[in-house]
Amino acid sequence: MPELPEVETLRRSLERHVRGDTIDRVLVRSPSLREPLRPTTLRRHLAGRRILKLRRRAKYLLIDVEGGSTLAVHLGMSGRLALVEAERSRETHEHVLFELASGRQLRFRDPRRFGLVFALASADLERDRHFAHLGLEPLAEGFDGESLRRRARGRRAPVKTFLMNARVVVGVGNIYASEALYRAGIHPTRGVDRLAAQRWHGLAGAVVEVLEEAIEQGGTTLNDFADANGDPGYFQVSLAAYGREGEPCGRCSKPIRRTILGNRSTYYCPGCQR
DNA sequence: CGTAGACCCTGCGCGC
DNA sequence: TGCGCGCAGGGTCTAC
Repeated sequence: MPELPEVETLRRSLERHVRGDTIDRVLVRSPSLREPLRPTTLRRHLAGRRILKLRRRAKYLLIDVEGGSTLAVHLGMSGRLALVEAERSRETHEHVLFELASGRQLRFRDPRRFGLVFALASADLERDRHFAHLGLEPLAEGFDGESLRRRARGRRAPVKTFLMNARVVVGVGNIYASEALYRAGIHPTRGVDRLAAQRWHGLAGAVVEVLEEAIEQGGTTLNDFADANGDPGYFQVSLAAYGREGEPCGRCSKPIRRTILGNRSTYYCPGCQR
């Protein structure tokens, strides 16, 4: 699923269509996600409330409703949100359905069930355990090489593992960690204690670039919710390293390699990443 | 404290 | 055609 660019694209696309609509009912079909769904809590916060605004924090989509409550959705690996007419036939793995006053439903579907759907008081968000320990937002003010380098102090982890640690920086998943390191010319296994200040700047810049370009591509290539199927789908972005094992590097022509780091596939160029 | 590894769950594509 | 295997873009928990 979805890394940050996909969640951000989802937010922008969905907001246009649901802002001002009201959540009439919350239907929980199967409560077992990564954390059990809590139907009564969802209803208490959401039922009868008008949708005010959609936000994003890390990879969480946040839907603010009237009365000071927020619906939080994390898509995990395989989660999707679809906006469909209420009559549309149900699909497998549709765990939660939000009935809107407009006659449409917002449906959360997640075959692998690594996702999360919960509601809370908006004012408690920053203190909530899901958000309290999150690190830097890479697309916000204050994210740069220096802030990354400071957080690396005293650590020796491979730089890719470090980048994917949500307590350090959020939203950089397995694909964009490989992509950013490729772009910055940094070898994924390099220890964070062996990166000069200059290279931290290059890395931070690369992270911002790959995320922003992906959001831009998502915005142009993705079907909007206005289409017949109501599902924004996942989008294909042009990736330089990820998934390209054996293909020639675009810069130096050496074959891209795949290795495993922290249980995750990692792609890099042995020629131009040091 | 930081790090490595197992684990959660279902579906898909591949080779045999 | 059917089966077993490896793999998948999320995060958390445990042992060291």
